[in-house]
Amino acid sequence: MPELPEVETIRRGLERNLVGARIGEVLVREPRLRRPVDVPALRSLSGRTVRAVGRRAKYLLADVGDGLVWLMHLGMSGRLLLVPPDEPAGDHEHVRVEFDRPTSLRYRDPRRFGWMRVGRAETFEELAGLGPEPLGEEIGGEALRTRLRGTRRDIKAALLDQRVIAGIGNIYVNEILFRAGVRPTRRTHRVRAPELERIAKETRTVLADAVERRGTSFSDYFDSDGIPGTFQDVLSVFDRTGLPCRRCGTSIKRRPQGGRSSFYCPSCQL
DNA sequence: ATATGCACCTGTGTGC
DNA sequence: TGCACACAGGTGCATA
Repeated sequence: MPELPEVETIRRGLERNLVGARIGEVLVREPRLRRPVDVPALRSLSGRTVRAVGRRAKYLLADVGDGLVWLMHLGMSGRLLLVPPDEPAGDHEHVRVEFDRPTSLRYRDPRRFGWMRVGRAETFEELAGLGPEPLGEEIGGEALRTRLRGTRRDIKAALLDQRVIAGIGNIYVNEILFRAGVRPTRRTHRVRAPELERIAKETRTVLADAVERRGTSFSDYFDSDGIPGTFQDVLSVFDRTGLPCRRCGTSIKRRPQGGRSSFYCPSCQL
């Protein structure tokens, strides 16, 4: 489900509500996530204090002191919700964490593609190969060109590759390529310098706009307060098959690409 | 190197 | 109403 803007929105909610909170009871109701939960390790969070809540790409990192970090990935359908402690457990609520304040963190994930673990940040090999943060160090067309040198695959596949640039998923890659005027199926080595420059620029603006709108809720994404985002209101192509392009009126097309759906405007994107 | 297919899961929407 | 099937904000692996 969540791409960078949704994860960032959740991060802000957790930061606002949990920094300084001491962790109480940790209850693992269903350890069989994509990667099985190490229950004793997770329970060892109890008694620690949340110092900070960070994000790297689509990963959340809660600093719990002494170099220990609670690392989470939400997969496709993972949700982190802050609710009153007496709130009954909902469907697919796999983990519950209490605090020394009247809020309770619930991890819900129907598909169980998400996972979480506790460890030292420098040992997280999941993070080792990640590309640059799109909203961090300025990624210009030149930087992007360097990172894409030598590859001949579709530009869409390249942008979804978290080693090239980290945090983009299927919604935003489609939106970025629409705004840049490049079809998802264009081979990377055929993307011209000015187009690459536009892709770099639109990557920043699309993701920044989406963070400002607190993510995209087209079916079941909500932030940690249970509030939907609003980026779905301004989507140009994603999930708009057959609808008129907002720029030129041409019918938006959908086609499978690499096992996932690509959406594009046949007139605006070359 | 890269493309494809599949696997991990459950829910939802569609068409018959 | 039931049923079959396609598809869903993500990885990761095995195979060609």
